[in-house]
Amino acid sequence: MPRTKEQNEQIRARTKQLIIDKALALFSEKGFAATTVDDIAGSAGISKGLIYNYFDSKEAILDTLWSEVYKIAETIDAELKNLKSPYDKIRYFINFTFDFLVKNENFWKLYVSIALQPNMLKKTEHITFEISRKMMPKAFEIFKEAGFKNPTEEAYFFSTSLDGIALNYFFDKKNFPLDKMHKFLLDYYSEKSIRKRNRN
Amino acid sequence: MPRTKEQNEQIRARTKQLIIDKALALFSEKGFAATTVDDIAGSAGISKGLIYNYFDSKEAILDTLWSEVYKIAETIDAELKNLKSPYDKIRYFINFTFDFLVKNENFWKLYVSIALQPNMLKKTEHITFEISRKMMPKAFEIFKEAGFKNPTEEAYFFSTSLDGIALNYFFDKKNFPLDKMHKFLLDYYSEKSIRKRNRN
Amino acid sequence: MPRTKEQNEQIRARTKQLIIDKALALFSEKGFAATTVDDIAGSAGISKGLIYNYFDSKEAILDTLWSEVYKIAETIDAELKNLKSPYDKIRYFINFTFDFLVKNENFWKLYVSIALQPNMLKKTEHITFEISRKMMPKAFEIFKEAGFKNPTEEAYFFSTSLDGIALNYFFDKKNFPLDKMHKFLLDYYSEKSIRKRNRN
Amino acid sequence: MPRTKEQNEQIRARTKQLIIDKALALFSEKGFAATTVDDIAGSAGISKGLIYNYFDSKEAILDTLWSEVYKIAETIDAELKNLKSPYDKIRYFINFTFDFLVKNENFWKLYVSIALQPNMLKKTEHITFEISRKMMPKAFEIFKEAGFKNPTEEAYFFSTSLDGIALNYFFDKKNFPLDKMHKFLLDYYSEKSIRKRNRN
DNA sequence: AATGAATGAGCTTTCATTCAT
DNA sequence: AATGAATGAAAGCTCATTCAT
Repeated sequence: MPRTKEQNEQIRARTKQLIIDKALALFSEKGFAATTVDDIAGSAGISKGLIYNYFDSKEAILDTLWSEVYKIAETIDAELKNLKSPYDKIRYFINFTFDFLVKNENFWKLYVSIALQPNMLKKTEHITFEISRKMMPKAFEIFKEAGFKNPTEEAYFFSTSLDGIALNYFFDKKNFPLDKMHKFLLDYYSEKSIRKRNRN
Repeated sequence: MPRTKEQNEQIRARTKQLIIDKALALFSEKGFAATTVDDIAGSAGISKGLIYNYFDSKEAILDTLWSEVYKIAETIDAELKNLKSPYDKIRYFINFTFDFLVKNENFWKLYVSIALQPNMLKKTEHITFEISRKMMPKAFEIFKEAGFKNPTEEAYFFSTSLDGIALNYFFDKKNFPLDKMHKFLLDYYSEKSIRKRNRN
Repeated sequence: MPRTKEQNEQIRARTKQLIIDKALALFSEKGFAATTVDDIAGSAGISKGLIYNYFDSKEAILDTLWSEVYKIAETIDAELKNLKSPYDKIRYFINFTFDFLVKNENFWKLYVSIALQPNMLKKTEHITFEISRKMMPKAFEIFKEAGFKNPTEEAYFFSTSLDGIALNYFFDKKNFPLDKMHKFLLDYYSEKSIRKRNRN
Repeated sequence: MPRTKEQNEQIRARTKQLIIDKALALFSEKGFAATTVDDIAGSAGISKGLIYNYFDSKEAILDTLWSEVYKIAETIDAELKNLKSPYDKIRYFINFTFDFLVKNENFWKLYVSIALQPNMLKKTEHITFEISRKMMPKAFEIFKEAGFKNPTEEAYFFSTSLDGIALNYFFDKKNFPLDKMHKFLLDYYSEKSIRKRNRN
């Protein structure tokens, strides 16, 4: 008796996710071009051929991975809407970022390597620009509300600082003082500190 | 008439540099693994075989490229020694960084992609750590001299901010306000601003 | 309630025939090697696995298909025995051929492609030779009876003409004047025409 | 010292032709899909990789082979123009065909297998139709000049007979009486025979 | 009887490297 | 010093076949 439709769907969903997870880890660790389909199959404990049962090509796996970037950006966006105070929003963003770094190292690395080499992806290459074009104006608003004198530059400074922290953390995870920097930023962008700086 | 020894050496030096330049451009644009030796030869306008007259392997080109990172770090180091005031040193570093970004985009990208994928280079992989281990203590000193209360965190904040700016600039060169950020940082880390912030 | 033995046999017979029919269409259209088992399953609307419930291998389907060639040759043979006059026999053969072309395009194409690439089939490869070795002597007899001066050459001429017509018809079905050629041949090999030609 | 341009061109021309020749033999013997690039390389005594130095893909080899069909058709066409008498033209065509069969067996087989499976080639598939559309009207003219009553049918009969002979010859080269059929056709389509048949 | 997820051998293609010139 | 034809190992991908259900 053949498996039911539901059983097959479950198997397919599980196997597909397995491939995605392992591919993400490998792409971010070794780079897309240096990762072989054999690597992915080996890492997932399945045969090479099975991968092509789920994805048309190695690049199609990357595309799928990439499309999830959008979802993350949307997640942040949705959460920010629930917060009123600009200080809360800034704090939320800091906490989210530091949390994300630890939990999604692979994702972040992949994002950076693709954003730095946009010809890796053909159709979806513009997503990075779109994200920043969507997010930055909102950041300007928040920093304006928080009373900054140069909200644009301050928002960029805030955003690039977080990226720079991520970058340096992944350069040398063992030695980078991630927690200290987390506290430092929370303090630096606390309502009290911001108000004090802006008063002068 | 055969070439003189000097002529040959000149030709060799010129050709070698040509290969290095073109390889750097391609590695940073497409990534090391995705760049073929044919790409490099084609871009340099020479034959594929000639490359092996100068380098043992594709990886050897990367090694050579990579070894130049040291020189850059040393350049900065030497210059900093000539400056007395910590504020001058900070300003020099800011200016150097922004200048470097524009002139050495390829180098910076290559550095990041290798630093994020340390298994790409076997022997030289530790250079990134060494650099940061050399540089950061000096930075701590400078920020201490400049009167910061948390010199370690502030030095990291400074350093990561610059990296974050670089990252975002290369993500979207057309739209990123590089000059504004340059001015913003010069002002933010000016002696006057630093003193004011530290007074409180 | 389980199926009865008869029901099962019926189902098996029907499914097997379905596979054979679809396989024939695909083999003749795309060639044996270029047809995948997936193609056959998809075309038959059944699962890939089911095919292996009926045939040991893709090649086994081809073997089965091929074995039906014999039956066709035997059909003609049996019919010819019922006819007395050599002119009737020739006419029967012409009519049978033109009818067969239209109804069994796929079969004819498969026959030709296998006959031209004899190493495709291992065990059954000699069938083509056997058929022609069986049929041609009978044809010689018929053409001798019909009064041809060079019965061997005339029989070959007759036989190859029909094959040539088939070939050209399948090359370009839309433009080839199949009906005209049918009439032309019937007239050319009519008793009256044959007698007239042989009189001279 | 590197090879001169001429030397390289010679090497390339020779190797390319070698690949073409071996590929033609294999495609015609085993079919395009069943022939592997390894087969071709092995048969040509070169490495598999070298083939891709000359052709973009296996299909590109087929395309090249196929494009030579045109040249053959043009050769016949040019020669026919030099002949005046329709009987001479017919005789030339017969002789050319029989000669071609023996010398270009592989070409003929490939032509037939492609013409019967037009989806094998994508862009060039229509060549077969074009050739016959070009050639047949000329054949009608010739048979009209030669005094045939039904020149269209007779021209088709002539043309298909030659194709049928080719087909049967390749089905069973050892036993098919090629020379006898050659003589038979020369006699059947001699000026004397044609005139006699048309007189009645 | 029937399904389709899974396998693995083998295919097409790529590319770092070698070598004759 | 320089070329590019040639190699071969390894990559991406396909598909006949198996097998758990």
